Amino acid sequence: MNEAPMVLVIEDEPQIRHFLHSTLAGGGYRVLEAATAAAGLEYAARQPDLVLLDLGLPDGDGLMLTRRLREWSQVPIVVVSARGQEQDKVAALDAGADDYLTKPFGVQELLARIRVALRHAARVGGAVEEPVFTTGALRVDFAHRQVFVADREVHLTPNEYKLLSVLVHKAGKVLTHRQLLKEVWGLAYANENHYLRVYMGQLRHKLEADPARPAHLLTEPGVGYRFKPE
Amino acid sequence: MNEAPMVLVIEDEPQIRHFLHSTLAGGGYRVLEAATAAAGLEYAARQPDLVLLDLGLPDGDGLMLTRRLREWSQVPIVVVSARGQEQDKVAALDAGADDYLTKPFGVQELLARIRVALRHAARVGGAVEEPVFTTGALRVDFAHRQVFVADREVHLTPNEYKLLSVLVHKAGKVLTHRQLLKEVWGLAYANENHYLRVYMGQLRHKLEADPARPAHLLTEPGVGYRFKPE
DNA sequence: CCGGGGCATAAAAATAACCTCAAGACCGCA
DNA sequence: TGCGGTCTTGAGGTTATTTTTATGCCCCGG
Repeated sequence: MNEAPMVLVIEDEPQIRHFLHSTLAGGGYRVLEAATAAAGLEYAARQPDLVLLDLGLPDGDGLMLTRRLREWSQVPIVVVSARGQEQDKVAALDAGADDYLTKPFGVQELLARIRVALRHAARVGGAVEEPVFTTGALRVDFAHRQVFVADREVHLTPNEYKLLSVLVHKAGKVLTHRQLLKEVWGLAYANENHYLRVYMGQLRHKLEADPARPAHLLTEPGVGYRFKPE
Repeated sequence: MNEAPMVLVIEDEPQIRHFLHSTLAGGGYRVLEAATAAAGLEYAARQPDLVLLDLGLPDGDGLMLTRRLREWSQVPIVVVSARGQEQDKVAALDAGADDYLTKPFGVQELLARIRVALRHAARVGGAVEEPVFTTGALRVDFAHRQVFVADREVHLTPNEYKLLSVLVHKAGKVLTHRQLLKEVWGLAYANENHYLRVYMGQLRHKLEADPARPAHLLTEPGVGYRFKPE
């Protein structure tokens, strides 16, 4: 999440809705408002990071909304309600809500519970696959910043690694001297063609079976270099 | 989970403890009981599926227990407490608790909230952390905050321990100077690279057989450091 | 057949990053 | 207030990396 998390507030009473809005905005969240269950469901399609739901809605039940939402979304749902009966809580929680606050509740507690719910969501969402590039005997593990040739780890210096990264990320494509120099060394070095010769040589030496006859790190005479996968 | 989920109950009052035990057993859970924070931490190493914690413990604070647990475990923690002050709730939730119930609470609500917590944990899946990490002669016991080299305990200062923790938790990965400094010392120290050199030196001195030729605590020049398991 | 451009390779020089040691500041505790 | 442990800071020496310099190859055109 690179921006402020977005909270969808579903609450029919304008007064409370505005109160929640300002509370959340004060807590650093972006806020989306819905006054009815129908509108809430509508807005949920915009994929908010959390839903703050008042159970006492006029049209249709908040419970039903929870269930409908859970059919396709795992967004955290924090319920607030005037009704503090145990059976209400159990029903809401079992319907898919993640937390249940009884009015009146404290602002700080609400914010703390929202933090908890977002913490959970972040853990689930964060399970991204690790990017690993493999071709022939070469393996580049970007997550670990490790490079292997035939299962033997090869140590690369920062510049060597950067250069290889750029080439591998655009595998198959020809990259001009200028492009490579800009990516690895920065704009100011865009004409230092000799750097490339030196570093390509080092990479070939470390990665290629026969550095003089490279299989992957190819020269495109007069233009630049190219990484050729298997 | 092919068996009944195991709940660790940490509660000093025998009466309440027994009550919770029978309630949970009635709900189909296996139960582990601990009467003190110390015992709780001990039992937590057995990797229960959920921790039910009473904040009003005699020895040490329940809050501290929560934080200690969170250093290495992501087990859901449901707090029950006689204290219903908002600041208590916020503190517990921010320390890492997943839910907070104020006594007196209903049995059905407790069970429902436990179901919610287990639902979350199930979604995260097999991300269970081992309470102790072992590789070669090195053993790190996160539950007890103890470190051993060849079965001999080694004393680490707080910063040394934190640094080692971060490295070990991401074993194999290269961690940049910035990342490490942020984790251990905080954002404000993100450029104090020299700290890392000093502390890595101390860790090597204490943990490595040959500090000048480290086997696990490796330097990635120009980038950061990496813990390499066996 | 010579000379120049583009490329490859090796190795020296310069620079940057790192390690070690140790003194002094700081903090919690008796 | 003094003590022990820990953290912070600095200086000097070492190692790794980057940059520069030098040399040779190959191909092509004059």
